[in-house]
Amino acid sequence: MSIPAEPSTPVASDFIREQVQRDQQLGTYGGRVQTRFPPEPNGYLHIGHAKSICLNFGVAAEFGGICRLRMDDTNPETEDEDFVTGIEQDVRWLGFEPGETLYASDYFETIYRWAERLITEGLAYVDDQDAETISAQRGGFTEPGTDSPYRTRTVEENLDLFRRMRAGEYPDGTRVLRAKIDMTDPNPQLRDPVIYRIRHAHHHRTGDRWCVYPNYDWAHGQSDAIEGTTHSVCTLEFDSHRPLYDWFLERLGELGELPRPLAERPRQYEFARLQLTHTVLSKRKLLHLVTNGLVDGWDDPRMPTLRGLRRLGYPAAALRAFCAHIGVAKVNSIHEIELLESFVRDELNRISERRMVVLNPIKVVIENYPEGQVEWLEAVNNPEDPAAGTRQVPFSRELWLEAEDFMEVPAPKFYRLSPGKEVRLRYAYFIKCESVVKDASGAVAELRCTYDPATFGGQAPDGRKVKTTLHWVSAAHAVQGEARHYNRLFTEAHPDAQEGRDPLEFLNPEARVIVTGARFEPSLAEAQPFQHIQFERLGYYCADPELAGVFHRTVGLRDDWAKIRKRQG
RNA sequence: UGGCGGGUAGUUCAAUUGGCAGAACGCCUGACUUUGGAUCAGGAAGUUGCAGGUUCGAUUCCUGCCCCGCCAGCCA
Repeated sequence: MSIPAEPSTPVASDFIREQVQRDQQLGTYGGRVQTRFPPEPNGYLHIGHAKSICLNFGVAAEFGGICRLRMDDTNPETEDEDFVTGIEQDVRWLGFEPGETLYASDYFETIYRWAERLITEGLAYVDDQDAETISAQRGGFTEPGTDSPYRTRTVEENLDLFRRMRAGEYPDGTRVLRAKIDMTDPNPQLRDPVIYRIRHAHHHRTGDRWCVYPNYDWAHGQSDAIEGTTHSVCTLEFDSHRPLYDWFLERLGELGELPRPLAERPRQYEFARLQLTHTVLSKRKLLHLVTNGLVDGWDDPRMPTLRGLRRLGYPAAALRAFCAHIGVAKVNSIHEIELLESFVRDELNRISERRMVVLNPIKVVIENYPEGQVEWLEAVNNPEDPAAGTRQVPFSRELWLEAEDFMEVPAPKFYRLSPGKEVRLRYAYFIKCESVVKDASGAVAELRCTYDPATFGGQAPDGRKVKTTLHWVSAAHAVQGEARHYNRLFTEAHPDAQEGRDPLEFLNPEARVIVTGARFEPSLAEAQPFQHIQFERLGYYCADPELAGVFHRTVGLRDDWAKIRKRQG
């Protein structure tokens, strides 16, 4: 079972979808469409995988087919059950229903039997050489490979040796099974690739039943065929493996081993993986960040993992919309992270309730407002969604205002508060700054203001206008909290592409900035884990699922004033 | 170096049997506003990698060259 990515957003076509359409019209698979998402459970999913998930599940849904989640768990030394569970969660969070998870390891027996068949047919042999020797014999891009001295072993000897490999008679690395193809093929992938290696390792699902494990090339296409996959979609770097993928399935098909007619065998198609600026998207490098404590874990909001992005506050719908927008092609491309953010803003603008929070507070006393008086004002939860309703916000004589919203000597085009100037407080009144109280060091400590009772609700009966509306929090009612702000994980747009430099050199020490002492309006005390909230005039934030009173800034609002200020220098 | 895959506004993608090169983000300008930040409108932006060829007409077809990516794990 799978559900459409975004029924409302039209999905642009691409070369994969065109192929699927063509196959449906031609009746290649009797109209059947089946894809799969095949992660290796050796880490958590990142946004690059989201592109693949949206593609595979999306294509299946659009063409009335199915998409299966399959663990490519053929390398026991790096894989773990926790990652399986995490991957399942992440796929569901992204909005797709994978159904029962499939495992390549469930096919080990079948694949092993097929390997014996290859041997019987003279299409595979056991090689006793070590990895280094085999590698040296493989040749180079311009030099053909040379045959292994073991290439001409008899079928009987090969079969006996392979069965003993399985029986555990040999230590790791002493023998491998190789496909017998062509050591002179211009494509090194075809130069008798290793398809089984000996690993006396505990597998997270098959336990200690096996000590020989198939390699990717001798497991992936086979798993696809067993499951009935029609379109096996993978990334560009597997392009040179496609002849191998085809070779194996054609041989098995000719031998009558495949569950379906050879004409209906799966076909591999390659697309460009997703790359983003200012981050890294390789499991190896992400694992490094986690294991070396450079981030707090796989779900650290600085991480481009799905769990990290979720905690940061990225809605799954925004990820899906982004993936639909960037399309699928064979060009290697690095997307600007700003593009992703614009999709996040789009979605968050629709769904987030608004609240008032003062991050860097400065005290304001409304001199003519009665001491002890409190007015509960009605505030709109989401102007984009009337159904979100309203809430009550307390107003009183002493307030917190954003320090950045006041300038004693206003810069040009600064329309906020300054001595003698009048502004509107959102949902409340106009206030005017009468005087400034300074501390011993001369810093502004407090603003003395007056309010105009006639401007209740924010309108002046005499028709006078104010240029700006400020957010505020009643000091007596404020809840203290923490905001965590995030900047680019890497200062360099392309940390991976700096000649001779380690990407870690560009790790941004200010990727996370913790802002303490923020004052929240009281309703935020009831924020739910993962709740998306727009702090008015500041940005979109997300309530941490574990840490009470901690909000992650998902993304800031577009800030024209910041641009003006930048231009002013 | 051999093989394979690519090259279209700053960026990422489109362009339906060869028919006026479009969109989004970004950028600039403006409008509006009880979020200066929401929202809306407009604008700039291209020798379609280069050079030839076929054609009335080429991003599209052909040839050569240039540039980028991937491939020489018992990882996936």
